[in-house]
Formats: sequence, C-alpha cells, structure tokens
Amino acid sequence: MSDRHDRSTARQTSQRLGGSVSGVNSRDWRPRYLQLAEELRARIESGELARGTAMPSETELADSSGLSRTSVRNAIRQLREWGLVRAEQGRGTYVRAPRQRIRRRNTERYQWEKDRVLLDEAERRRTGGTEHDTGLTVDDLKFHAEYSEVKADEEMAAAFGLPVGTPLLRRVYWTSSRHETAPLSASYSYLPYDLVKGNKHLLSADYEPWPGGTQHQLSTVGIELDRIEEVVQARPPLPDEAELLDIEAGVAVLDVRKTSYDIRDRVVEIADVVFPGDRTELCFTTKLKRWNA
Amino acid sequence: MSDRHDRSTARQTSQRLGGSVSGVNSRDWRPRYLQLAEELRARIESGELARGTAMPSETELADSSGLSRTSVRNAIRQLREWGLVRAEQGRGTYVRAPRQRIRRRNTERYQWEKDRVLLDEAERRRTGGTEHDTGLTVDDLKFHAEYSEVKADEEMAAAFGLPVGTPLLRRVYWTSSRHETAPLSASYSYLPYDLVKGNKHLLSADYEPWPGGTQHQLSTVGIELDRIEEVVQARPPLPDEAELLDIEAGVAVLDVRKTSYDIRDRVVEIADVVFPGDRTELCFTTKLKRWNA
DNA sequence: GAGTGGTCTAGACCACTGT
DNA sequence: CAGTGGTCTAGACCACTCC
Repeated sequence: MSDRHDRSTARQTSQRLGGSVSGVNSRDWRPRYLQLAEELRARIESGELARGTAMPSETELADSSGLSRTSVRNAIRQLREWGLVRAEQGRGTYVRAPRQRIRRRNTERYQWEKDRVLLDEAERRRTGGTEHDTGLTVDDLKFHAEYSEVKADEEMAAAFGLPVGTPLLRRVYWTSSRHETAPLSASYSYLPYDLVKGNKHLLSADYEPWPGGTQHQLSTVGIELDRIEEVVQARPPLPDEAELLDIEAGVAVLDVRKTSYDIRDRVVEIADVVFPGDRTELCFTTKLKRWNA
Repeated sequence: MSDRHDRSTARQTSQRLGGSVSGVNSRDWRPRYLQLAEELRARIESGELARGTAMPSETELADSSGLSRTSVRNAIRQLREWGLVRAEQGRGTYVRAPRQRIRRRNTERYQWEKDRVLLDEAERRRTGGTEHDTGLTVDDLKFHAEYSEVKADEEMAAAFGLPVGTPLLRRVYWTSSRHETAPLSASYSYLPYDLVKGNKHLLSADYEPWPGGTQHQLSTVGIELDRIEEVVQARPPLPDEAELLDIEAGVAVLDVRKTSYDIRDRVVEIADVVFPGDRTELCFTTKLKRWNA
C-alpha cells in the first residue's frame, strides 16, 4: 500500500491495472488469462470492440490467442466482473455500454420531496422524484408497481417497534427508462397497514404512479416526516436482482435500508432500495452547526 | 421478481440461496459445483467447519464429492465470493470468522467531531473518532499514518477548484484493532498545502494520532467546517486494497468520496475512504424541516 | 519433500440461441 | 441445423508453505 497517487482513478474507472498489454506474452510474469483480459479491456476502451457488439466467440479467442478455452473463459470471467461485457447463453458475449454512474442526492431529495407536498397536484404531477433524479420526463419512464398485504415477520416487527404479525402494506416497485432495459433501482417498501388504510388510493397499485411520492401519500393520512435514516451496505446481488438490474453475478449492489420517522417519532415506513453497484453513486450531505450560533 | 418475502434476509446473511443440500446429487437440476458450494456453506454455517479451521483440500474434496478438481475449484470460488472462506496459496483454504457488520454513523459523527473541537485537549484525547465508532480504547488500536506532499492532478484540481499542480498534503492512514488483523477502513486524505502550513504539527505523521480529528486540526489554522458531502459507491477492490482490508477479490468495497466545505464555501479537504463491503454499514440521517416552522 | 492452491491444456457433452 | 456459452473431466506443471 505504498504507491497510490492513483487512488482517485479507481473511483472513475472502477479498475486500474498494470501497464498496457499488446498481446499475450509469455515473458510477462502475470497469468496469461489476465494478460488476455487486459488486452481485451484495452480493445474495448479504445472503441475497437464497440459497445453493443459481440465479442469474438470463446473458440475464436482461444485460436487467436493460442490459449485453451478454459483460459479464455477465465479472461472473460474477469471482464464480466469488471462489468465490461455481458455473456448470454447460446447467443454470445457482448460489450456493455459504458455505464455512466447516476448520482442520487438523497439528502436533498428528501427535503425536496417534503417541500413538494405543499404544492398543488398539477405542479406535483409535472415532475416526480425519479424524474428529478434522472432529468427524464414521465413519458420516458415505465413504472412497475406491485402491492400486497403481508404480516410483519420478526425483523420487520422489531424495525417498526410493532408486534409480530402486524399487517403491513408491501409495495414493490421499480422504474425503467423506456430507452434502456434495466431499472435504476428496485424498491421494497413497507408501511403499517393501519396507518394508511384511511386513504384507499394508497392501498392499490392501480393509482401508480402516484404524483408526489411517499411523503405526499403519507400526508394524506395526516403523517409528517421528521427524519429519514439510511443504512447503506454493499452485498452480492440475489440471482433475480442480478437479472432485473442487468448486472453480472460478480458485481455488487448497494442496498439502502431507509427508515422514515414521523414527527411523533414513530417508524412509518421502511424501504429497502437496491441499486446496481456499477452505475450508482449515492450522495449525502451533512450540514454542520456553527460554533458561534 | 415475484416472490420476495425474504428481501430482508438478504441484508443479514448477504446470501439467500435455494433449499438445503445434503450432498452432490445428480438428480438436482443445478450445476454440481453449486450443489457442492451450498453443501459446504451449510457445513460452515452449522459450525461443522468451524471458523479459522482449514477446509478439506481441493484434492480431498474432489475425492469425497466425486467431482473433478476443476469443479471443486468452481465451488470454492463461489464460497470465496460469498466471503465465507479465504484461500492462501501453498497453505490451504480457511473458514473465515463470520463477519460482524460495523455500523458507522457518519451524519452524527461529523457534528460530534465538530463539537469536540471546543473541548480541551485532555478531554479530546480521551476518545477519538475511531474509538467512538468501535467502542475500543486507544490502547486497543494500532495506527498507521503516512504523510507526503503531492501536486494536484486534474481530478484533484477540479475537485478543489484550484489550478493543476497546486501543492497538496496527502495523508494515508488506517487503524486496526490490535486483536484483529485487518483495518476497518483505509483513508486517503488531501488538503491544500497552503491552508495547513501554518501549523507544523499538521505536516508530519510524527504527531499522529492527533487528538481531535481533522476538524480540530483545521481549527488550528482558523478553518471552520460548514458541511460535508459524501458520495458513496461500490466497486471491486484494487489488489492492494483486497490485501489490506482482508477481503476476497470478488467482494466489493464501499468507496466514500468525502468533500469538506468550510464556512467560506472553500473545499478544504477531500478524502477517499475505503471500507470492506462485507462488514461495513454506513448510516446517514436526513433531518427534515417542519412544515409549520 | 510433501502438500497446498494457482494456472493451464485438450478434450467432452449440455442447454440454449439463431436460421 | 450450426454456433454459442455453461459445465465437466483427467490430467499437468508451477509457486508457495511448512516440516
């Protein structure tokens, strides 16, 4: 851990590995599958292997590199972990579009959402939270929502401070851009059923997309939020998350457990939001009190 | 993405995979290396393969499971990506201690650090930020610090809003518990040299551990912080990060780019803090303004 | 020197995708 | 159907660790 002027580079490329390689060279001391991986990475980044196009097949690569197919597969596994290619059974291996990291400003977002509750509906409908994040309009976005009633298991009960078995409204939703396949995040939200049953619009997915977000929905049943606590962790994706978010098995997800407290200090919503780790940045701002204040 | 009553489980175990497996069964439709991986996972979680002990060697596993060594290695690769085992060249593969996730409350931490600046030194010295996080005392902790002067590259210059080539003080540090090998995080911090040169204590690692943290250090040269912005992302570890933080290549790190602004709205510190993804939770709190205020 | 994990080969069969 | 990636085998040599 001595020489690291390039720490910052790691944030941008997600990778920083040795010098350039112009072929699989037996004089190089690194394993040959890694040399091949880095050569292919260079060809992708130079644009020679363009985004969306098929890579040479494994047998072709084995022939052209002089390596066995096993070694070629090791190289491709490396590229997949780097998020550079996507393998599809029976079809081929494709160069991924270079992923632009989407920055989500959570701290500002929540206050913005709260302020918006006081606006009239026409105004709210114009732009929602996702549109705020992405700069896209509602016509570019495709919503998925799924509502159900469940009973609190031990973990949820503890998180809400309610008895096990308490009815909860469970909402699963994600939003995709119409021009891209994979959603930007997947969200699993839980609300105590008793809190929201006063407004029938909250109980069914038929009314989605609801203009104004969860804070507005809660305001219709008399709930004002005081603070939101978010616990961020990185973990491997579940198989279905990998599919939904279009990430390789080796790429982590950012998992945010969001807990909302109302002004009476009750937990009124718990949401698990899952982001693809290779294209998401979460931004938090901590405002500090003045010493002389 | 239909049936997900177990979303929450994913947060705790980092893994949730099919039912239990009591052997590598050819009737099972899953690949046999995965069956073996899950069988071994069950044996680890049951305690049969205790933490810290060596796994059966690859050849032993090949013999006992009736699979080839290649398939056994695939299974072990899976276990490594799950963070359950650590392979050491020439020695063996060892069961990892089950990792307790450490929760780091960033939002509260920074205000706490700021408040502490106003305390006297004896008080400050009693507990530092790391001790605050971990509950350990200074005697249990081992500090590493390394200072150097560097010139701002393009990225750093842009982040600071200063010309390329501006001298920066670069500080690399990490803290380990004396009882554990791997540090909880690694930190790479940059300060404009001109800002801190007024206090020679800030320019050398000899004075570490400095009681009071960066905010106190900055206060000695007349700087008061206004806010801290943190951008969180998940990415694969660099090879040396994997070694330092004791994680497998397949496990992601949480990378936090922390930017500190002073009350004159200058960027006064930029720090990249890297956490092992398999045992870190970052907690952020967003306090919302009252509607009636 | 014996044992370990890391790399590598030259095959094979499979499920899946296109035409 | 031919071609693709996914799985699997039965070997081999290497660097490394420990005795």
